[in-house]
Amino acid sequence: MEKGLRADARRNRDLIVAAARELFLEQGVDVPLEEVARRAGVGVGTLYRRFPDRDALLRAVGEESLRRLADLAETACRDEPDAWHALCRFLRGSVALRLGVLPAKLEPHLHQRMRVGPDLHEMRQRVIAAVLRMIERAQADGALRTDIGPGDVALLMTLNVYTPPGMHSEQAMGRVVEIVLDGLRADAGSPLPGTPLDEDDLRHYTAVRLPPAE
Amino acid sequence: MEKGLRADARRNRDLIVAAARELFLEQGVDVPLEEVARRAGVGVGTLYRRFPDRDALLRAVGEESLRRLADLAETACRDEPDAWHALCRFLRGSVALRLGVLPAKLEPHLHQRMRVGPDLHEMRQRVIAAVLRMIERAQADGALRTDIGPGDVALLMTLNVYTPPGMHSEQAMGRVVEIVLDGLRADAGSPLPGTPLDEDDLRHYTAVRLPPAE
DNA sequence: TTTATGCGGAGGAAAATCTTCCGGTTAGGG
DNA sequence: CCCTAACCGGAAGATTTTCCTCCGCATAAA
Repeated sequence: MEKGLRADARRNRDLIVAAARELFLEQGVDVPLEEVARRAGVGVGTLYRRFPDRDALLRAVGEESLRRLADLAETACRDEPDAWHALCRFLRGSVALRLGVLPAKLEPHLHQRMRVGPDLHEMRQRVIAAVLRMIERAQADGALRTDIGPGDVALLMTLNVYTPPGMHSEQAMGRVVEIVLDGLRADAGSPLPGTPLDEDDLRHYTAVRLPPAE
Repeated sequence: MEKGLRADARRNRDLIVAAARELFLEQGVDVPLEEVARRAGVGVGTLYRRFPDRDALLRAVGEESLRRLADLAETACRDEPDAWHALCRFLRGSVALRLGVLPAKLEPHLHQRMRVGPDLHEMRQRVIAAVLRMIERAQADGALRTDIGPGDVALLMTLNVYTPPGMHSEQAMGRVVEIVLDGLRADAGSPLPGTPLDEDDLRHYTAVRLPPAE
């Protein structure tokens, strides 16, 4: 990505994005940019040079998250021969990404302010395609319950519970995810209320529409 | 609760707490208090008179949430003859309370700044007792999987997924909760990783310890 | 060695938020 | 019905937070 930067500049850019990602998760997207700079170990000047405003930074973090998710989906889909296991791996991984905390605040940016290239859209398509394939195969195998749609999976990707400090939260979340996976098995339970959520139900989800040029 | 207030004062107090609860959920606990006042339909002065600082308001909101939760737990436990159904009702209800968004920010207050009476502690006990009873009975009935502890249920109470605007989020959350409930059934699945979380694992959870008087 | 590119962070501008204060209003007892 | 203590609203000044530019120094790359 981002090319034509001197080596140190490139390194700092990545440090900043990583720090921002952490802080957005921990404290919300309103953290002072100075704090981001501090955590990244760079000066504010450096941050402002690379990211003219908060939105630019937000966008970078969003892109990175989505890319990670897309990679995860495709890797799981490709490397795991059994569709059900692929789905498990994907869901465990995406919950670990802690996507749930970001989009609530990212959303308005994605929709309104972001003038965004086709990259994001493409990554989104990659995720959808992979998830769809996993779902269909797993349902054909009789492993995944049939009243589940891609929209449901997308929802579950952002699964989140509050884990109090002091508790080993990764372990706790691990248990929760497994419970959910058990709830997704074909033999799991009574039919769900409503109808399976499909991609259209998530039209607005991390939606990347090119905003009308102003 | 709060007694000795003139009727209008009392009414305003409640309006403020309700507004604060909404806004804390929507925008985080850092919302300007002026905005809380506006939504409550009162002047800032009124808010400050009743709640000297943000912490006081936070505390009030926390108390109310916990009380609702306690009521829910006891009602479910009492009114529902079948333990499994009681648990379902409780979990559906507590997720609807959207507890998950609050405590992350409430926590430091509960721990460090809040000089809190025994009421909170007592309400917490009420929740624990009711949950414990539901769990034990449901497990004895062979309805609830046995590798689940009260701590797990407490975690699940705060269940949360990101629902994009435009989607009917209540319906979506409803599906998620049912999936989780299916995952909790005795016949659900493979054993969970780790050991059942008990109350001690949640010692810090909405923990109400009298802070050392300063 | 040279130089274009990048760095840090001090500090003034701007914005957001807090908190007080007081003239006017209202509930509710007598 | 009337009186008064209790309460209300919100303007305005104080304070804190956050932004973001600017420039002298450092360093990667050729």
